[in-house]
Amino acid sequence: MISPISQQPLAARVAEELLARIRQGEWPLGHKLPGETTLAAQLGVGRSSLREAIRELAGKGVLTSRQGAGVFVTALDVEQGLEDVVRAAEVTAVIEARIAVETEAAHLAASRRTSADIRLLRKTLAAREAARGVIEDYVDTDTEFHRAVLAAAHNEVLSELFDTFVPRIRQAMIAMLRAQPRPAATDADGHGGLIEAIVNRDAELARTLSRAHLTELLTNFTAR
Amino acid sequence: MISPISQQPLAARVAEELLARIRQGEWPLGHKLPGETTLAAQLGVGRSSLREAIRELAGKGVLTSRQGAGVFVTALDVEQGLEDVVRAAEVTAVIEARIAVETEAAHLAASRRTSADIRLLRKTLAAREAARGVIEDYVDTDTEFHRAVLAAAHNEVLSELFDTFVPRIRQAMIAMLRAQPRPAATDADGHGGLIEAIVNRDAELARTLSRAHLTELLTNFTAR
DNA sequence: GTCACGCAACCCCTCAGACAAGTAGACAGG
DNA sequence: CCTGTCTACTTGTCTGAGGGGTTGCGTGAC
Repeated sequence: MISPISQQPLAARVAEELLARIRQGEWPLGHKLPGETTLAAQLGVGRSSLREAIRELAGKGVLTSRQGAGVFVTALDVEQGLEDVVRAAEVTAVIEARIAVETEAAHLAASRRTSADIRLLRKTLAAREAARGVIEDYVDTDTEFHRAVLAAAHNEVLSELFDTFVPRIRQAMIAMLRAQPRPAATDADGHGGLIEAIVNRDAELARTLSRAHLTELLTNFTAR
Repeated sequence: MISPISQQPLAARVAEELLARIRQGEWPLGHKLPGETTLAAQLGVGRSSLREAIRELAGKGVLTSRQGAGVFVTALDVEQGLEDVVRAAEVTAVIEARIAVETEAAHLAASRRTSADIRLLRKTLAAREAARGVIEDYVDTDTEFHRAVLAAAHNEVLSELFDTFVPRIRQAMIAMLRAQPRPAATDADGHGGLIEAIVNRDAELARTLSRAHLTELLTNFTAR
């Protein structure tokens, strides 16, 4: 039975209840659920609410309904997905993951970068310098520079990881800079040095510089 | 207007139509959709069908509805997920990403490991040695050992990344070992050394050993 | 005995209407 | 300027009805 106290929509609670029962094994994979009228009565809700709950789970790929046949279990669990984990994780944990990805990318970029990659790196770094006034623009252009490093590494998996991390970190960075606007004078040098290391194909130096920069970023979050 | 030909449930077609309009930019991120009655009339469908379509997109995280306020766009697109990228990527690209994640994890594990982590590391390494006969078991127990390293790092984002990479690499590793069964006598030493480095809280050594082992793995794939 | 056909029960799909519950902006009063 | 109330609008939920598809059983022919 569904709890009558209405904190979140009934359909959403019914969806959770169904998912819990599916996980529990009440309806195995490929099995058919009871009919709408039966199940709605059993749960003590209207058919509409049950149907909406089924639709919600269908959107997640757990259930599939076939007219005339019934509703069937097509997946035992919702793929939680990396994005949900990232969203729920601490900012520091995400930054640590970003350090892992980006230092390795800098390493690879040093040996794989093309002249086009170099052009993009210099261009995005210049944009970053130009946007030093507005915090949001500064964060976004900085992100573009780092994305250019990832692009120079020519590894789509690493690039995809970076793009997954960015949204979670962006808000936190903006908030941090707003609360404590650091001069970050050495920042530009660090970035410029990273470009030079990549240009000179010095993989070890690129990795070291990248790590140094990001570790400093992490320190700003752990310090508070 | 929704096409009247009924090949697929109306609610599903409405969901597609809404998603197409969202992608097209008709309702920007964070914007409110028209009221249900208005939108249903505009699309030429009943309010129930529209609501089920909204629920389907809500299940995918694209829309969020708040009673009394309206329905809002919370994502511009359905996340295709890292899994698809990993599945389509070259094995070498995935291994490179794994190197990034795992070397950093070894680094973190050296400073964060608990005694329980150490126990799990030794236990999984022993299981790995015991399973040296059967290729599949060997690969799986090896995976468990590396997963234990990730667990010792105490970073859920990195752990999630590892679990995402494993399925793609597993098949490739089994195929490789079947084709070219290497003695891998030095392998065990490398893993044992990694455990010792983690036990001794030697972060730099742990990273170095982890990198050496995985780079050798990568070489086996790039060599052919 | 076996197979094909038809039918009936069951199921999901869609619509319409009504009322409840919540939100947010307008507005008057302090 | 702030605050509380009120109202129009929005989503949430239920009910009843009819349409159309699927499945499986029973029947009859071979």
